[in-house]
Amino acid sequence: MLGYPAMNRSLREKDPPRRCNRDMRKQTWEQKGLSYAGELAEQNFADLRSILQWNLAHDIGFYRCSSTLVPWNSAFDIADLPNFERIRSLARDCGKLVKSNDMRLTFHPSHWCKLASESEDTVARSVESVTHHGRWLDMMDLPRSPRYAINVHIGAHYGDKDATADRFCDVITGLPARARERLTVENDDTESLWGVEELVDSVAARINVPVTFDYHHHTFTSRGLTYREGFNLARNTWGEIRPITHYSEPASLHGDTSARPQKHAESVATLPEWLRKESDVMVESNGKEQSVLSVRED
DNA sequence: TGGCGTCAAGGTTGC
DNA sequence: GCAACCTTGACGCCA
Repeated sequence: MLGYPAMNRSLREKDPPRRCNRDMRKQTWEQKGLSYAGELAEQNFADLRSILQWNLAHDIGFYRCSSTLVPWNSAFDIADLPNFERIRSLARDCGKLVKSNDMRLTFHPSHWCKLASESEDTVARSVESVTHHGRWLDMMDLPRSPRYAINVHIGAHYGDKDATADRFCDVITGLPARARERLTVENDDTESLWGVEELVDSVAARINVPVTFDYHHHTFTSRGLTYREGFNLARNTWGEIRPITHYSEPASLHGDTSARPQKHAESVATLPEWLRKESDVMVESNGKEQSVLSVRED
């Protein structure tokens, strides 16, 4: 399967626009509070259902939902929203669509989520973040499995990778099951951070968390492994579950010669056949769903 | 209504 | 030690 993240450009341009990433700023949260958060969440879940229906109609079985599905959820318990029952009903609709059509729905909490941080407060906020992502998947009645992944980065080294891996493993082990049993960890795109081999050795082998192989990120953290070798290492951490990989191409090879090498291109042109055959591929490009449709035609 | 400055959160790197 | 950067869209003020 091929998939895309967050925004569906076709539905975003409709009138009214369909999108599941309505958000609010701090000031608005402080002024309008729970009831407005509930309104946004309800609209987001309703539009998530529309996006999944659109995906189904276009034979796209894989989708990564925005983390602003429930804006400011770190500040309240979702069950306290005044329209919680309506939200839960919409969530169940979404889950039914996913399950009955063998689709795959995942999340990717933002780079603020630092589960291996040296700061207790930061860890607590990060734990809360992955936990409420797990709560949303529970509300959709989706199984607690990396098939419906909550994918994170370690995203830092704190000057001591061994100690960082220890903290990461400890925190993951102590997570509530709704997050722990869905968690996956992805290689970083910065040389000093975490490559596939390091994640396999320091995390997957110890606490059985699958490694998401990001093809483009591997360019920066390969540690001498080919793409194929990197993928093979990650694949073996997934057990019976079909692995998820991320694929994108650098903007610098698509004409944007001044772009930093990490930047994603608008589209993808040379998705390797072996990657597609052996994994479900999240296509990360600015073209979003259009990139999936066009790469599939090739 | 359109344009545009700004946005909760962490951490690394460059100057 | 401080500022820029990540990622990038979307919020929301203001003319």
